[in-house]
Amino acid sequence: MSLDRILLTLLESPASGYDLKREFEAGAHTFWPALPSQIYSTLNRMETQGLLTSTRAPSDSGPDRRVYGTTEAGRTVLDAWLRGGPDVGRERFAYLGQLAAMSLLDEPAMGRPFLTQLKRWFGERLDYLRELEPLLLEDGTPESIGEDAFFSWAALRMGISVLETRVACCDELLEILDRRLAVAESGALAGEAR
Amino acid sequence: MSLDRILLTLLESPASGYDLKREFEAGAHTFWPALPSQIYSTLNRMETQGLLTSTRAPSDSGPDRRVYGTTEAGRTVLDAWLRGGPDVGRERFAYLGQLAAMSLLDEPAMGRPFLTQLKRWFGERLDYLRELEPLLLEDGTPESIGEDAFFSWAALRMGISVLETRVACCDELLEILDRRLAVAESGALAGEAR
DNA sequence: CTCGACATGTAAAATGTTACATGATTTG
DNA sequence: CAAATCATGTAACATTTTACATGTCGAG
Repeated sequence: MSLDRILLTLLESPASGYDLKREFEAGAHTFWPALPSQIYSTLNRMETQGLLTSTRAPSDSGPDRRVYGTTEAGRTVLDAWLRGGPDVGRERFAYLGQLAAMSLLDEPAMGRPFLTQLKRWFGERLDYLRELEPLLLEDGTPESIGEDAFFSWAALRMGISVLETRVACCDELLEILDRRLAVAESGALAGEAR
Repeated sequence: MSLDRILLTLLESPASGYDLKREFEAGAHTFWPALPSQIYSTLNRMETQGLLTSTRAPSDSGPDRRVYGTTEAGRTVLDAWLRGGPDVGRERFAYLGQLAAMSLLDEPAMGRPFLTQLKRWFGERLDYLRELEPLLLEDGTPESIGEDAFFSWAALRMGISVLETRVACCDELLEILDRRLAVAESGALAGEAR
């Protein structure tokens, strides 16, 4: 459902499935991953639903492109989504389920590599989003840039802030875990020495 | 796929579909929402796949319960999930798509109620998770509590930290937006006065 | 002429959502 | 005895994932 809406936002200016696929790879995938096959089939469905229209256009390079644009009905659906309040409540975080269940392994120290890998993952996303920010601001400030860039920046900023927190949280948890492991270790040694 | 794994973690001790439904409502839904109908049908499928077994048991109150437990195969799958590194890369945040597209509305000030509602939503989740933390720690500290409670606490802590950041970020964005709107307003007035 | 990027899909399977259906037991 | 809670589902639909399939064009 939300992929429909996101495609509608990206189609404010006409684009082909391939363009949209690249837009997803370039940025949208950080908040809404979608594979090319899903993008193509969703565009197809949306056209039959009357939310989009398409025309075939010759490409500068390569085969013909199918270029999509929104219809009046599409704009109505998009408008309702944007005005309908935040679309929240379906966020899924499998890694939190894993983390919470880490104790089920017979090996207690397994939490260490898990948190380390998690931190690396968040760190990589963070580096990528940080590179995007200056491109959006273009020497301007959040106060002064244009309307459209401002809200894109706001979304990017929230993404960056949250990733910073996640990275920092991994560090804090690793420190606490290390102290716990050290205590367990010395306890085991004391037990052996007895 | 991940719902299977999460159910396996919760079934470390036997439980019925209804028990699991309550566990989801009580906490798990904050990182992995699932409706009762999906829980029941997933348990059913997992049993046919040999990941679970079930027995009918009389209830203290109400009709018979179907109580599930994991099999050897189930434990193998769970073990592989926990050891396989963080399950990341499919997180979806529809509200970031909405925020980034807010400028497509003809009404620029619409970002204000959106961010306000978003902040309220995050604030409510945050309050709820904060209430959970002392229950998990039970007078202990993260350094001293038992293995199983520690990892649950770690997941809860990351959830809390991130929500705190999201709430703070909404505030920051609202402030910047207000300054922008004030500037636009005075500009419009100056334009009218001319 | 081969490789990589361009460009578009289809089919099947798995997963998730929505709506509805049923009946037992406890509490007021 | 009515309402809430306990308890378990089914059916239809929508969405997402995985795997595969096809062909064009430009650069080296």
